[in-house]
Amino acid sequence: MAQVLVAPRVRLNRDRVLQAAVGLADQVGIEALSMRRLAEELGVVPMALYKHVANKDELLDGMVEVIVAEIDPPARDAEWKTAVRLRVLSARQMLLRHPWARSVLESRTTHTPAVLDYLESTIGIFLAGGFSADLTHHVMHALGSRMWGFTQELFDASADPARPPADPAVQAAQMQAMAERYPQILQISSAAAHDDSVVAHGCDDRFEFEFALDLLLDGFERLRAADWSSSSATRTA
Amino acid sequence: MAQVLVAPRVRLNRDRVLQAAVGLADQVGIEALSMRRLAEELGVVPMALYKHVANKDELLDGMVEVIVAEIDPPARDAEWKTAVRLRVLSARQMLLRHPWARSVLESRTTHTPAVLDYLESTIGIFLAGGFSADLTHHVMHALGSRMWGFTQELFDASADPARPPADPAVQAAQMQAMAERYPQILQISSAAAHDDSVVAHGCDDRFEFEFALDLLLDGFERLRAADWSSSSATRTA
DNA sequence: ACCTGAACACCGTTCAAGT
DNA sequence: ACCTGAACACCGTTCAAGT
Repeated sequence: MAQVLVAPRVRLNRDRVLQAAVGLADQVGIEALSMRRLAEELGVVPMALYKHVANKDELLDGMVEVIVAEIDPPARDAEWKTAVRLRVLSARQMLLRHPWARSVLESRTTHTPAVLDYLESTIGIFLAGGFSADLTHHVMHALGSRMWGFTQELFDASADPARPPADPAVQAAQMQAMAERYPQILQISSAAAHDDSVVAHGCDDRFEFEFALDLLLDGFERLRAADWSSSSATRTA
Repeated sequence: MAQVLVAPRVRLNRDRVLQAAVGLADQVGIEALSMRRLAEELGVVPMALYKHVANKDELLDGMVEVIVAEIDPPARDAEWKTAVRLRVLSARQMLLRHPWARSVLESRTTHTPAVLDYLESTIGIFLAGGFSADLTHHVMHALGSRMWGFTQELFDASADPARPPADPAVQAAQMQAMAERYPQILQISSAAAHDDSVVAHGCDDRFEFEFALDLLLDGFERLRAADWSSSSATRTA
């Protein structure tokens, strides 16, 4: 009689909170992830969360920790270029699993341990590959967000779902208006349809991503071969 | 007696709302920009704004319109490379005037006319410079957010103000801990101090930005010279 | 045509209290 | 040590009403 129908509620802890937050963001999107909703998901009152994360900002930092730890460690016994490439593409896989990760990574300014670990080991690939500390510094900057497997895309099909209006007549009229006002945009968007099906646009994205990544990696290689250094670089305005 | 002390309130219109929103965001930051606060700034009740913008999303789109229009038009009679470079650096100046612009540009998915105009004229530079539509497509993707004058930076000093703690002893201990846990991060961050003063770190940012930009532009030039096309490109996994 | 007032359904977070 | 309840100061936005 004393033990009623109340479930033997699993004790809350930081990890359970973070895992639940990641899962909830995966399901409902980052804008719908609120402290109140997360608490509800955990069958707990909102204030209970504050014993495990100081505030919402720390929750987001914790979520970043969780997902950054999902990125593969650097490949051992691989050439620097392959190693960086694999790493970045692994980060990209993680990002595809957590669509909200991009905006959260962009917004975070504090460097949590998992983030620092990721940077440290990526830097290690370059240094081990014969890059000077100087060049490695700039090369890391040049990679920028691409290191996390994303870049701000201008024609982001995936971010703009259900674009075409149902009515084909409206669609044709819209196309016509575009062709008149923005002929060059139309020209280049139709030019590179390396994938005919609308369905598999993920492949398209990947092609663009790797195009830019390889362009940068080739550039890095060239600078390294030329013993580039920032002091020898002439800054042309 | 009928005309009381009420100021002859200037009639609200869309442009006045957008200009005020941009100004307010410049002053107080984007996270403090709310419909309610903006209304207060304009001496009006919150609901009055909704006659001129449908909702907050449209307000943000409108703000993007305002600032994108501030970017210089393409330089006439300039080589493609110089023209792109100038354009991107002009976008960067705009971004420095409106620190909130970066996150808002990142979050927008709808393409408003001013944004399309910007894309159209930038594409025009490449096409006029002898780039194929195909290559222009990929090159625009590779530029990505750099086209707006920014990239996600990993060591973003400006986003992380007042980092060093006041106590020099604490600072030294922190440095020591970093050196042990993240030796390579420390190595590369000290390696490329091309500007000795802490004050002018804006120059540092500019150096990194131009380093990556020029690396890309040089890569574009090489592909163009080699008559690169997406169909001839072998996709190595 | 434009602005207002009151209300609704949300937020993150503090504080004092419960077990 | 951990969770709760009530409250505070905010949000964006709808709806019916005013001029």
